[in-house]
Amino acid sequence: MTKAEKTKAFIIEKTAPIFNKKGFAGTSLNDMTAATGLTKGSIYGNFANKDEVALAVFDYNLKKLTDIINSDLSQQKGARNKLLVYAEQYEKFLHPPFTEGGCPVLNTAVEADDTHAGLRTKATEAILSWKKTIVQIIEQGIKNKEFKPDTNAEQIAFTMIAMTEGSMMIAKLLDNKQYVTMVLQSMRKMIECID
Amino acid sequence: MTKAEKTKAFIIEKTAPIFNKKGFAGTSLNDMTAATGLTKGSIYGNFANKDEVALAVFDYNLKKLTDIINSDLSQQKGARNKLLVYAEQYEKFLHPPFTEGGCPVLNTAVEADDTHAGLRTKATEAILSWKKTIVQIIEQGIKNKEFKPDTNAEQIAFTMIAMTEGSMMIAKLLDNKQYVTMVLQSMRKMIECID
Amino acid sequence: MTKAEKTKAFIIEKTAPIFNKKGFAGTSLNDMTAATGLTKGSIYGNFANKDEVALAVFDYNLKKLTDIINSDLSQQKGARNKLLVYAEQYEKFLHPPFTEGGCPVLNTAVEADDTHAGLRTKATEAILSWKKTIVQIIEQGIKNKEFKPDTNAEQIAFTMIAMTEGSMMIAKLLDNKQYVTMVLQSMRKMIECID
Amino acid sequence: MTKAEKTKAFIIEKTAPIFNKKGFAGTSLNDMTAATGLTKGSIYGNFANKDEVALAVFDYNLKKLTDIINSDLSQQKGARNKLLVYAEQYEKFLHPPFTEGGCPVLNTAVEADDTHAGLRTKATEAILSWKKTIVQIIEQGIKNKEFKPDTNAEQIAFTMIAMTEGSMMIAKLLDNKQYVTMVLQSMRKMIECID
DNA sequence: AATGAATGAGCATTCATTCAT
DNA sequence: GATGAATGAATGCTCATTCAT
Repeated sequence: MTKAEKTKAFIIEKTAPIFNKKGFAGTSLNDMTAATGLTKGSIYGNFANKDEVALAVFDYNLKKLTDIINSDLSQQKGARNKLLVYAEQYEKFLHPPFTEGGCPVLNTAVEADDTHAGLRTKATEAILSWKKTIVQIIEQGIKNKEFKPDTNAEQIAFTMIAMTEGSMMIAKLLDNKQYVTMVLQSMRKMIECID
Repeated sequence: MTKAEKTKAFIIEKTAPIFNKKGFAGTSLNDMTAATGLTKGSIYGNFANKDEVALAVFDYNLKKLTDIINSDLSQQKGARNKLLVYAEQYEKFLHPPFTEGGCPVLNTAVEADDTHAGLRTKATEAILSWKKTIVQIIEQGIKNKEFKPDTNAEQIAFTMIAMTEGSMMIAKLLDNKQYVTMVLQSMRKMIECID
Repeated sequence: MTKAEKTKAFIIEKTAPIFNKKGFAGTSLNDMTAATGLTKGSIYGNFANKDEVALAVFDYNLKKLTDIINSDLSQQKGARNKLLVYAEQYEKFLHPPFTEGGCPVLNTAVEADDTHAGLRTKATEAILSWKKTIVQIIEQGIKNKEFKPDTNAEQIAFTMIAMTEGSMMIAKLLDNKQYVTMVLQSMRKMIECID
Repeated sequence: MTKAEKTKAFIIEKTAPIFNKKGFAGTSLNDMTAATGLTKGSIYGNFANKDEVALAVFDYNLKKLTDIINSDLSQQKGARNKLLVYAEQYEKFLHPPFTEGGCPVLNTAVEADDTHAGLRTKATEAILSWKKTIVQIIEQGIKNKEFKPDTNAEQIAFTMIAMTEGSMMIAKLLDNKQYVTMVLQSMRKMIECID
């Protein structure tokens, strides 16, 4: 890891919670120098502009989430159990170090959809990849006879994602993780009812 | 309605879609003068500052939603039918004039939770009121014997809200209202399964 | 004259010598606020950007030159005498208030030809208009039988302009107006030799 | 030629057209690294600062011109023929590789006269040396009885230089070398009329 | 009640330059 | 001798806000 790579990683790590809390438009270069202790020149020596930092931060935040999920998924056997990982998992993200600003996919999607094409694309890809993973689990479940062949995989996938993100918004807004727990309870019920 | 009241209403109406699309931080006074054709002085003559406009705009956007929902709710008999209004309703909000920026409650909640206390309070009240309405419908359903006494009203309410807002985010991001339809299908199923 | 028009005129007048001395790239917003005593905000309230000021300054500087020339031209009878005005005139432009940076057409042409399309266009138009005026005088002289019909008007015009601007450059560089005088002596001789 | 000398020469050669086109203020260190493929550190290892590069570039650009002129001068016999070299010569400078930004003496003189003492001195010396050469040719012509003893050598020299530089400015600005040709025609006529 | 004009702090970005490695 | 990485001042420009008229 070269010095430049270390500095880039350092900038990403230190500014990630700020972007996630204040959003892209709400995060200033001054916020970024304050968080890193670096000068503006140094940040621009390592990134072409604020956009590049924000895109790298999104990747970093997303990877943190997916690494944990993928690790947990790999420890489960069976499609239903794998789906249940999502219901178990998201509660974790409301504790430090994950509480800093809530779900980055949600935050980015909501801010960027009308204002920032690059971030919007990133958020879109994240959602579609997330959906794809769930759909593949369900299709595996169909092959395994865990689920009936006519199970609507996409509908379940988008419903799970909507429940997850919707409940994250509520919990963050009301500052009470119990609301996520409640909705995830419904998700578990839904998953268990797939036949 | 005095002249001042008319001008305030005019400012709110014209800037509402901008705030909803660009967010509070992303909307500038210049955007506001461009949208209204008024001068900055005129806007400051009618509102103390940008915050006051944004708060009024939130109320305006929210009222547009709730007026329609309440009207539809009043035309339904029975708790289950009333709950189904929410599943029918939200698809409408993806057509003009409601497409301009997606759900204001979601947008405001996500942007304001870490950055703007006033808007955060407004969004919180909107969510809690929404939840309260649903809970009351369910409690009425329990009284009416439509639903069992041990039905978890809050859980259902928050799940419906999460599904709604989560699917709005997805549909807006992917620019395809079909994704809302899919999730609302799940919501209908859930509502029909309450016993 | 509205307040805005006054302020615009004031900004133009105060920054004109700076643009003429330092050039477009060499003149900073700070130079402009220092020269006017106004804030950056005030300058941007009256002009869209630095380019707009520079373009207006060019027009202002050019008008100063052409007003005097046109006034002197109108007092002369005969084509030859009118042509001689150019030889008499340019010496004047080396005294205050005209010394501040030398000929704006020359300065702008040299800086802008590879770097600033807007200013380049202005300089081009100034040169072509200058040439056109001289050509028209010569054509009038041909009609009046002062000059022979086969006089090459364009060649004389461009030669006069080249002599003028070339000598301005030399005099400015060597800080000695005598060099303009010398070259204009040659110009007079050339004009007197037209038959 | 040491490695350091080679690198210096390389930097000069590659940045020369940029300085000539964009000027001193308009040329950035980034432009220079882009043109050379070297790092800023490398440029600063070979030159004390941007000024030193610009001064060396001026010498380089000037030498390119004078080498050709001197070579052509040495092939002519007689003062008049030598003077005519200047009228023949400058048309050449509008073709590649000389078109890149026009005459460096003119460009430098116009930019530097009010802003950069070092470059101004260089341009001054170039003009004075140019004039001196022409004056010497004319004085030789007087000795040779080609020209009358009272020929005003300095006036002719400055007129030739003014015509040359003025026409270069016009041709560059209007992007048409025909305008140089026209003015040089006048120069030839003037040279042929010296008696 | 509304406007035109101004303010000055703040914005993202680029500058020439330095220096440890 | 050259590089990679940093600096901090300066760049052009926009911000929300104020206030005399």
